[in-house]
Amino acid sequence: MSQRQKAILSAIVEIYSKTGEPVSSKLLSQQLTFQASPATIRAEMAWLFEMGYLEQPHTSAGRVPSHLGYREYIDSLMTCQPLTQEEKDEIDSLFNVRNPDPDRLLEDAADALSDYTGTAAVTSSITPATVRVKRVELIAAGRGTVVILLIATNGVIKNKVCRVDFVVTPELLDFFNKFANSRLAGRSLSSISSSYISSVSVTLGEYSRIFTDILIGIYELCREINDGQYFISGGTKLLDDGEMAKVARELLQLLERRDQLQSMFGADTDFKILIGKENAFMELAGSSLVATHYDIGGQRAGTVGLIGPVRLNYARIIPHLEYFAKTLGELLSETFEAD
Amino acid sequence: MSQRQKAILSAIVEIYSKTGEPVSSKLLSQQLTFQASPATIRAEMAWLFEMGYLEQPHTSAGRVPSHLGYREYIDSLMTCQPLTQEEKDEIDSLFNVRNPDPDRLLEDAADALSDYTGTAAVTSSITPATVRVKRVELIAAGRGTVVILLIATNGVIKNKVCRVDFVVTPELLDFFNKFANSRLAGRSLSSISSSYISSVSVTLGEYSRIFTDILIGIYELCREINDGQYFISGGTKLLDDGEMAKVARELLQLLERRDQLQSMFGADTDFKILIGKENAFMELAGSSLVATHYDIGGQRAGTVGLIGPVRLNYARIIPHLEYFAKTLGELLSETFEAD
DNA sequence: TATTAGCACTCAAGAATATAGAGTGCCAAA
DNA sequence: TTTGGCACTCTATATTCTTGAGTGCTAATA
Repeated sequence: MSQRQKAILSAIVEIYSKTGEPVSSKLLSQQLTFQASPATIRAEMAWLFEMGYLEQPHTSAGRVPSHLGYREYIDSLMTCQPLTQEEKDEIDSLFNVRNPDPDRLLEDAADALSDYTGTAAVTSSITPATVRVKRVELIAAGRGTVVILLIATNGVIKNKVCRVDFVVTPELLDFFNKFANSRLAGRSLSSISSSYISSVSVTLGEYSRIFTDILIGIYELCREINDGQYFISGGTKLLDDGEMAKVARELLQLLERRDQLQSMFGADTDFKILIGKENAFMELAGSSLVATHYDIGGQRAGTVGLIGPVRLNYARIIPHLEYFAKTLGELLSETFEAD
Repeated sequence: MSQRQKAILSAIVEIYSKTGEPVSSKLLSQQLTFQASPATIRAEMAWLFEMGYLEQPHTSAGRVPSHLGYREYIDSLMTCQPLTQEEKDEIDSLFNVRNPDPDRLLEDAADALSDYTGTAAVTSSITPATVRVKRVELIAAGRGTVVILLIATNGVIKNKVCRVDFVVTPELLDFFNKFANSRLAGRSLSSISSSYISSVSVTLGEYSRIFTDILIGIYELCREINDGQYFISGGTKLLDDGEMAKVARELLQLLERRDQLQSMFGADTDFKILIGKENAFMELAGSSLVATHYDIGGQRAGTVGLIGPVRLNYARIIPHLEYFAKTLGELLSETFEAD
């Protein structure tokens, strides 16, 4: 591909991403940095079309980048402008540093990312297999109610209310706390299966019955932490784009399904850009997915991604998303350095 | 309004709610339980039109109930069929009784309600002014991290992670726990203002500095509990109805704003049905809002509601919503009876 | 007096046709 | 190799025509 062809393809992608309209040779001739008549550009466009980089909605319309054209643009043509200090500061200020609750931080991050990019944003946490139970704590909450607090080694903390049918005394709680920690502390979350819980329960002997519900509660907490979480924000922004609005219903309903998110946003690659039909899901055929991951203490800890129309401003979005993920990871690392 | 006119208006509302198409005199003549020719029905429809109960999309179309017609139907004409035992059982089974976490229960309830009715559902919790702090508990989570656990008298329990810059020792935690509970336990959530927190902080003397962040965390927890929560489910179902889909964008974006929800779903009346323009929000002009509240221990504790097209099946939805709210209230009462 | 058949009238929705203009492809000249 | 010129194509929009569903009115009927 000649230098001029590259420039033309780039320009078509960028103009189309901005306007959403097919790009004509006349418009290109005006906007390109170098001189070339529409006829010349048409010849080049004809070649790009031959090669599959362009599509024509119909004969008498301008040209639109094909998915292959976008792929080429993203892989070799575009130059991501690095963020200015101002933009970095803006992203930094989006995080409320005063509030290091990881759940809320992720949720806020999704909101911020969506606001910032104007499209739907997804953030998630992944729990690596190495995460273990750090501590279990039972706290009296009422006459027949206890709170189970589970602290995991990756800093995630969750509580669950559990109703019990015995009178909650400090002695009983203390007994159970000691017992539970001796059996559970240090174990990896994924190893705490329901059968393991049963086996632990048996060793409680006469206490087994009254503590069963609590053990089940602990099991559920482990599962919840282990499964990670997904936060979606700005899904309705997909309705703003006329082209997207047509398929937004299916897409939004897809985003409501956790298992789908898991396969969409799995942290399998460093930086993922899936354009249109490259996606595994039919519903995403007209959309792009851009995702990366953030790390906590060098370990992959979650994903940060966007879903939007294929005609996203990748050159702008990619460095933003990268910086966003980096900042998020640093913030979380800072809050939860390994003990 | 004659008996026959009532029957005709009812039939128009019900047929239109089902089909979404204007209802013609011919169709009515076939579907009505009594004998009447299309011409006769037309005469009656003309009268109902005069009175404002019906509208015509255009001259040569059938008739559609006006908002006034719906109002009349809901207020005086419809007969809500009481739920069958089966339906009750179905609703009962929707709640996972094993899991009495009130947050999750409300969230699940929103999902279930949305699935059950096929439209967008909102559940919320209201914190009455009488709710007080039952207990505050500080738990060590890491070298420099503590978990604040706040238990409110209405059974709501929330935790927050807080990073501190002192070495967390059991003695310090014990000291602070005693201190915090002596100052905060028994106080109403709404009375714990940031100025009150400051005044408490001052009395800590030399410890004031290191515990400031924790006190702020407690303050934030109080605010969060006091503000209540909203859960929205099935918003995308609004896109399923062709008529609604046009305005769904505005509507969904409205539902993302907490303050708007508050004024929409305030627990001001026992049972609220707002049709179209009766709503305070422009965005809701083409939609209906149906809401009621649930009680915990006789006290209004939250709202349960639906948003959908005006042509909802009110006769079916209203008893379901009522039973739903009743069940939810009972379940929560059971779990959190006052100590 | 209430009901109904009959019929002219209206109007939206869809099909068919006409028009305009944006953009291309190709060719011949520069 | 580039470019102006020009015929050609095809969409989008406007216009007209046609159809049929549904009404409103009236006069006959029970």
